[in-house]
Amino acid sequence: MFRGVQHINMDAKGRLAMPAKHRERLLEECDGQLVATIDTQSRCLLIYPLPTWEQIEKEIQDLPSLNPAVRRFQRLLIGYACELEFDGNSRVLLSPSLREYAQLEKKVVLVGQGKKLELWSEHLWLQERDKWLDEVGGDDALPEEMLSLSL
Amino acid sequence: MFRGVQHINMDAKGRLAMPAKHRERLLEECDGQLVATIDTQSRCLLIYPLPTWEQIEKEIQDLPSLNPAVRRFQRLLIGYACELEFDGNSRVLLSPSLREYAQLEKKVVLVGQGKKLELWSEHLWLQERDKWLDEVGGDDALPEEMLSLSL
DNA sequence: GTGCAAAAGTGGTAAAAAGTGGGTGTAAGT
DNA sequence: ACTTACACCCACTTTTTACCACTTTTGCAC
Repeated sequence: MFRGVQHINMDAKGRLAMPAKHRERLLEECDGQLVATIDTQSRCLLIYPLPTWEQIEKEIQDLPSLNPAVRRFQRLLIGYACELEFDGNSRVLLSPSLREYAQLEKKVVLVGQGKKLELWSEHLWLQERDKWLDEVGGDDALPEEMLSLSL
Repeated sequence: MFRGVQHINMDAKGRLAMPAKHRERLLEECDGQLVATIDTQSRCLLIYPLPTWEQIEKEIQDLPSLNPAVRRFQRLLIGYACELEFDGNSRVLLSPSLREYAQLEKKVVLVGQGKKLELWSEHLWLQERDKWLDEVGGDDALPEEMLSLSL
């Protein structure tokens, strides 16, 4: 499971050092081969180990592609998907179009989300986080399954 | 069961000595492996023995993630979750983002809450406690389940 | 109550790892 | 052929982590 929030710096070339915390796992799980794509709900990137992504990609491909909503979704996710590879210092290079989509500048935040990682601009992350915290308090539309959670 | 309120000091590096009271139990229950994450309702941290957390994490992952409220909740809880490990002196190191969230400075309070521990900044804890005491006095909206309690 | 011993709490250090920046050569594109 | 971009490599700085040493507190025996 990927967990935890980490604040990291992207250098001027768009290189991003993978935090040591995830390295070992990524090297053995996928030999450092990752795929990044966009999140269609939020302005952030999703980063998957290659094998995990291939599974997801297959599921997306198998959706009924005559449905316009599905078609859009496929275009975006598959279209933006991009392989990443570690350099000698465990850094990955993010393409300009991915950087542009997620508004990534120097300060970025890497968030563990179970089987994937999310990459946010620090500014957007903090902004969204505070919004979510307000809304969680609001309890407007909690599904039934959530009400019974005992943390 | 974790019980009791303890005032402890965090050092300048963000290290926190686990009170002796909980040590033995934590060592045998989870070999000193803990997970800390944020509480979405209050500005405090939740600390679980790893196995307990893994159970909860699974329940959270299994929620219907297309629901935006669920998605927010997952992002925050799983995102901030972070493994902790004892050093040779039974201290754990708290990451800067967790410290930032709960506004932890030198003086913190560790509160036993059954299967988990809560960690508060001393300042916030005292402030909230007094507020709760006032509100409990009001007794305006006790849920039915509570009325039948016999203390 | 007093003193001793063990445990708990605290602070610091030094080695190792991680993070950072940049140069060079090769390849691709104009 | 010239330019741009990127992969690869090297070197330096900062941070992290594991460990050690000392102080304070606690508990127990006398």
